[in-house]
Amino acid sequence: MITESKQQNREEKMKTVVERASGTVRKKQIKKATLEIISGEGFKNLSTKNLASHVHLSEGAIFRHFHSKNDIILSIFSDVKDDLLKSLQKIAEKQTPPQKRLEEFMRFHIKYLKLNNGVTILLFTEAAYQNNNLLKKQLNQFFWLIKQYFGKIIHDGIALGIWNSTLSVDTISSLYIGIPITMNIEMNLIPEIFSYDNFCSQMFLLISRLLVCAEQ
Amino acid sequence: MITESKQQNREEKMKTVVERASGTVRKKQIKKATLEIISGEGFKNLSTKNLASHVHLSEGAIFRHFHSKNDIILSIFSDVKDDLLKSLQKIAEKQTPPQKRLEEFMRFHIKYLKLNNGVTILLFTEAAYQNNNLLKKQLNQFFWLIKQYFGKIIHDGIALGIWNSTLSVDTISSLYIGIPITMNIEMNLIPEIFSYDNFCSQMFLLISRLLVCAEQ
DNA sequence: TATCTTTGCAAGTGATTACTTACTTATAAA
DNA sequence: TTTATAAGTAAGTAATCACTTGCAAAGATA
Repeated sequence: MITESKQQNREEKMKTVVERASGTVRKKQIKKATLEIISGEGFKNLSTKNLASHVHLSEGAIFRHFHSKNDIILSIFSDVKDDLLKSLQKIAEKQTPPQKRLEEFMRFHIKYLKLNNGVTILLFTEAAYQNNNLLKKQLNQFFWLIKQYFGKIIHDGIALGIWNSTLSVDTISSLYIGIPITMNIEMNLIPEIFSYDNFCSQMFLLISRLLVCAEQ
Repeated sequence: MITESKQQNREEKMKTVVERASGTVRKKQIKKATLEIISGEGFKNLSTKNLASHVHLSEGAIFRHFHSKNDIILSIFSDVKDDLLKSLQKIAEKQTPPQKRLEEFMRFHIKYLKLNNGVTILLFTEAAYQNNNLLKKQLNQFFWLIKQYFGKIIHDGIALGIWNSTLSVDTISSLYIGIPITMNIEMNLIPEIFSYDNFCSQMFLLISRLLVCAEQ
């Protein structure tokens, strides 16, 4: 009896976000479990059965919230766009000095990927796994946007005469793209050694040096 | 004496052309098909059935030459070590000027990954897919060695007073690692736009500038 | 109270997976 | 020529896959 009322209370608490919320809560749980499995157990263990056990549901219940396994991945993809891309855009479009923006941009980018470790693995592995054109197109747009936002900061710095105007913004942006990816690789391959803060600072230093370099 | 030399000749023929060669030829065919499937059809189509059809054999025949599917991948991994890593090491240990070595190093590295497109995808996807410790360890060693070889060139340049001695060789090596990976991504996502030669030259220019940068 | 929607589960579905088995055939050594 | 071995196949195997179905029950609404 006591247990029952406790359970009721808990359920009523959940209700505060209203009935349908249960669906959205489940969706979040499933997506979270997806990333956990990918970064913790590997992509091949991302079966609907294993996923179900992670969220303490039956396998069939998964399909109440996502109509296919692929839909889960696409939904995560959409989340990354909302969370990461929009934030990077905001930082890039700030009115602060380019150097400050650059550092904030890099720190945010790297921190996000650190906190959401499974995301990078998911995006790349899924695209390579499926070789699906829609996925590749989305992934391409994803990188293109990051390069655009990063490039905006560089452009602004050049316009202000802070950074060297002879550099190819596009190439630096491409070089930049490699940084978070490298971090993710090192973080996964040598987690015991990898230092996030050190990595951030060192890379910011290198990019800064590269930008002012040809001023000499 | 005559019989002995005859036998020797036969054995030499065996090694190069006949019988046993069939096995090694098949192995090469199977590994080639593996990379073709991965870069052309995606990782999920790398089934032993599909693999068999690519080399025009029955599925069972595959297992005459590799005792498991995983063995094929490990064998490819071994090939990459022999082909790419040893070449990069040779270039790094040459007695030519560091600038020249650096360019040769980068060009060779990028060209290899361009010609063997499936390799990068295979290494990363497989490690993320399986989340296997042995694979991760090998992949880590793989990156570590490339960074070591690259770092040797940088060290030599610094020792000769050509490049800035205050730079962190380790961080530049990490930054460098991202370049071939970025290339592979761009090559796969936007193959119609991507220009290999342009990419190589531009990245070499950036790294060169970075190295001399702090001399000012 | 009656009804409707959402959420859940148990028990399936056919398809596909890596790999095996039992047997055949080509080839090269003895 | 005989014999041994490597290379091949057809037809399996059990396991797992993503996903479906039929039904139950909780919760909100009326």
